Amino acid sequence: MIIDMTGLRQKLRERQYKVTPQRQIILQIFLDNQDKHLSAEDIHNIVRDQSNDIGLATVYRTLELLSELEVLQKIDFGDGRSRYEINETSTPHHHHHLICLSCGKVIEFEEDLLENLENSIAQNSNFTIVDHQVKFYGHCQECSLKSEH
Amino acid sequence: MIIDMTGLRQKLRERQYKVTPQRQIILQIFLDNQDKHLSAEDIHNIVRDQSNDIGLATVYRTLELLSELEVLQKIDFGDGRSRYEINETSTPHHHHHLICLSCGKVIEFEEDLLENLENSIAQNSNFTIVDHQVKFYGHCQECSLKSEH
DNA sequence: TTCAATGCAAAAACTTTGCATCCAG
DNA sequence: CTGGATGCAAAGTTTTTGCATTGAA
Repeated sequence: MIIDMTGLRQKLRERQYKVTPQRQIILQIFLDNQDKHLSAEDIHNIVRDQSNDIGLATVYRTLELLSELEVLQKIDFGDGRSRYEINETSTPHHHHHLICLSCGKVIEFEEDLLENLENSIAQNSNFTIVDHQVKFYGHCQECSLKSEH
Repeated sequence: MIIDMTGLRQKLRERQYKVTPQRQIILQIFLDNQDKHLSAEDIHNIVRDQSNDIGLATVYRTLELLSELEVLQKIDFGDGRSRYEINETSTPHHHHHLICLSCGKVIEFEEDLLENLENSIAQNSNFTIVDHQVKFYGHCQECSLKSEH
């Protein structure tokens, strides 16, 4: 379960933030690109392509706000910029990332097994865990095949 | 098992890189600070404190090289800069990080359970996994206590 | 001796901030 | 109307790059 436009408006009002066109446009872009991991610049470009210009500073501020509202999740893939995707951590089905060290491609996978691990760590560490992020690094099938000559 | 100075010299020679004082000084800093997650600036400051100045550009280039050699591992804790620690992924005992969302403190924990997960993912995804990185987000004991009023 | 490595400064890349203007409530 | 939101430009941070000089092999 991910948030929809109505949900966004509600969250914003609840916390006395204003429902602006910019904020809705940016959420819509994430809804239209759920398989992607968009950076601030990506968003800015997509908005421009829709001839719906939004200042880059506003894009950054909106991404930060939406992350704070837990509408988006910030991820780092080591490419020097922050990327975001729609948050679904409140769901039992987390998804995580396989990152190809050869071509940089990011593949998603679902898994639930980590819940157990989370519980056992919480018990042993006096740490209240609210979220986790897992990245696996390796080589995707294409790249593996290529390097076999 | 982590690398030592002799191991570094060997790795460098193997790949025809030169064994320079700068590279050895930087590895030594990681050996002396195994519990820390050092950024380029941290390294630069530590070196200065030892009145052993190294140019910041060289620090960056060395961190990149040592990561490529798998002597170091690059980590991102979301604080806007890259951090590094000695790589021990070739060991059966990976360690991972608990990141406190309240105070930013990073706590380490050991675990082996992820090996199974890695295997099952590899089978289901045609992905050859060579490493993984796990981060748990939550609240440390201190911060949890504080917020209970 | 020779070419990789270093140091410095300049540049690049990403993100944040100040401030005047705008507009959602 | 009014204060929060936006846009723009300027500034801040982190990281990379060009080039002359140095030094490991």
